[in-house]
Amino acid sequence: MSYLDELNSVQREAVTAIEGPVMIVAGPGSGKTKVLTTRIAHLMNEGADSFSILALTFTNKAAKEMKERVEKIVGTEARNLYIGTFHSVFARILRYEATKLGYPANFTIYDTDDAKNLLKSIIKEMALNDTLYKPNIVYNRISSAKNSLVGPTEYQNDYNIQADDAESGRPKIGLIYEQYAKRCFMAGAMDFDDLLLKMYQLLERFPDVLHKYQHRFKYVLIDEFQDTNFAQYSIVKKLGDVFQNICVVGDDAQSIYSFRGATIANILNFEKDYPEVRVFKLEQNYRSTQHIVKAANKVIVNNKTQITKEIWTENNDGEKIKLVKAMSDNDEGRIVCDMIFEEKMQNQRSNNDFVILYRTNAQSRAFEEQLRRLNIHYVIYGGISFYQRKEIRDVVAYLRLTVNHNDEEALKRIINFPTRGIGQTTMDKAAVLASQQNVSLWTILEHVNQQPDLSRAATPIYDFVMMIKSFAVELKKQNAFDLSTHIAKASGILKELYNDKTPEGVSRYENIQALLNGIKEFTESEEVLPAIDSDTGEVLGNAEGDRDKTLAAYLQQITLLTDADKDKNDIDRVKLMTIHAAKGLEFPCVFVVGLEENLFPSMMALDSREDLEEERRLFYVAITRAKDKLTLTYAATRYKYGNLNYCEPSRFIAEIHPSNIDDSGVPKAQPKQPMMRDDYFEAPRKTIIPKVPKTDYVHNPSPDFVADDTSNIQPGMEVEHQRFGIGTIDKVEGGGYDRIVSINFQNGVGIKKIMLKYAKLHILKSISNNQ
DNA sequence: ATAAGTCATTTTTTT
DNA sequence: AATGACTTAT
Repeated sequence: MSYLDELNSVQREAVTAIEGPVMIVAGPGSGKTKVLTTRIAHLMNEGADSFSILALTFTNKAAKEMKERVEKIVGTEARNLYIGTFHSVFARILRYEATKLGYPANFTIYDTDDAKNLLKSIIKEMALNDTLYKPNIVYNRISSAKNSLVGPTEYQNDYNIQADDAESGRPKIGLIYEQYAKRCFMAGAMDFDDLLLKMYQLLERFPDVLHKYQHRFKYVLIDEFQDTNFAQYSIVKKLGDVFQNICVVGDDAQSIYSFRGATIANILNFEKDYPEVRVFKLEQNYRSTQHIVKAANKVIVNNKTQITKEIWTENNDGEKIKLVKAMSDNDEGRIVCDMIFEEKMQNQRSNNDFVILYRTNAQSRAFEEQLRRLNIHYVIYGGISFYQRKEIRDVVAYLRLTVNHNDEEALKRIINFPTRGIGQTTMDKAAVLASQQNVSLWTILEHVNQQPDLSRAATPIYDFVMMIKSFAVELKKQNAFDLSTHIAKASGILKELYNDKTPEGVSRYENIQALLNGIKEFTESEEVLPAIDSDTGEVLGNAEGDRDKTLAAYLQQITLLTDADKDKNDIDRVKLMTIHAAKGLEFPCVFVVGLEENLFPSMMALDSREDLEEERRLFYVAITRAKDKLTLTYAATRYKYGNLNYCEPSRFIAEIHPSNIDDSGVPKAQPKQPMMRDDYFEAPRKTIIPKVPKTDYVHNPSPDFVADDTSNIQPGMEVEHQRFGIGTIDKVEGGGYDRIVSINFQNGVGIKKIMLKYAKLHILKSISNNQ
């Protein structure tokens, strides 16, 4: 068995111990994924049926990678493995079993935005103080309750929880939770946490269902076990109860999701729950240089809560860790991107070798600007995902409502988009009626003729209902792609956007085309998890059509996708992402930026030792991503909400032993003094007009803003623009108010496209232009 | 009912 | 600095 030859002795033991509970504690860079994938391959080689293996991960990306690597060893048989995220696998199972819990099979999955919107409505309807009951806070309370398997009733009966809520001045959260659960149920919707909670309830209340899946999945593997919460662990424990072939892989030192309910206790308890567990510790690091490995150990040792473990490596010393102090966030961006440029030149690196890691998504901007200046291609992971764009959400809402008429959030989103004369007043009335009669909003609209209160908007409502119903009829006749295309056209969305010739409008139109292409791909993909026979629990075979490619299945899947899941590795680009998103990845050159107190560690994490330790683990994860070149940067000043703040360097820097750090390249400390906002842009010489809307995203567009003289604007002219100072017009496209100018800004901002309709440019002079 | 204009809030990470 | 909620005018 050649695949075993590639492993060291501990790894091989961990792979071949296939019966009984196993815990693998795997330090960073210790070949964790290799062990997991080889283990799966080995299971199959030893005769395990591919349908009987369940592997759970946290991200779709990890699941995909695992599947691909197993496929490399065992071939296409790997496609029948149940490898997926907790959420997607449970969503899939619930799709077949939800009717037992009273949910439709086509249930909607509410994402965080949907959930918060619903909470907002509920808080408003209950006439609660909305400065106290913020959707965010309430959502987090409910979420952590669900992650601990606490339902609305238990929530209201739990002494400790009630005491906490009373103390924070929010005693009504229990009632909101109850109402929220009811509304979700009535809408046939589950939120992310429900996928876990309902899955658990399913296994608990229906012994036959439990029996079915317990015998179906003989081998259960959990990746990133340190990130499981109580609900996830409880489900896994139930599923694996018959065969006890549970293999968990994790590293307590890399637990960074406690805000989502993850608890290291699961790792610590595993040995208690399974006394006969075999534990393997993978401590040899194959990824990083000595300096990096030693620094990582030095940092993590400051945590009290941990399984003692020290990673070591046989690799070379390598370069020391570079520490850089910048004057401001913009300066930091410039220094980092210059270093990338230099490194590329000197050592023939490709863009793919670099990653810039930060604590919060908002930090990416300075780096983007500078990378653009140097013409280095880059890609940002995370942030606003494709599926969160307005136009995509609009189309998806139509699809969701077609599949599940009771989906309240989808309904509210599109009932008047494109505008059809059904305004807020009408919808408020309908909401009151729905709650009075204890039915869904859709039911009210469906019987609009029996509702005298809604008579004014009765006709448009009737038309809308008929349209959605006509879509639903097509569900059985057309495939997901054809139907979606039909809906996008018939709903009027495509038309609305097609008429919008602004650059934004064009890109929205293209996004919708991309969404439709995605649906087409889905209907042709082999990646979809195999279907399960809901009677027997048998996984259906390979035959075409056995994979669930209905529109409903697609919708349930995309809600669980994030931007990070898209494969962006094909193009040679520098990557920018949060540290959370970087878990499991490795790069030759890593920049960890924004190392300032209150930013990293976050000021939110300075209240308790536990929180601070989690930030430290986050730092540990960040530095152990690096193979051979690691750079840490921090800024002396940073802008927030437009205000300049002074910063202290992060305590984590001080925790690294000086022998691992090279701070020779640090610019000399400057006296603290405020800097100009636009360090690299010439300040405007005079104010032109008081307000200029942002140019690449129109907040409140006003046709009143026009250029001094649009007809005169032509290439070669120098103009002044409020925020970016001075630049020359490079290109002019289109005619009339819809003309777009490309402006080459000096001092390194690069090219910016501005639509004349929305921007006012002041012409300074015309540089000689012979054309 | 809609569009434009004014005001107030913003404090992390993600399935 | 940027965005969503609220107000006013049509």
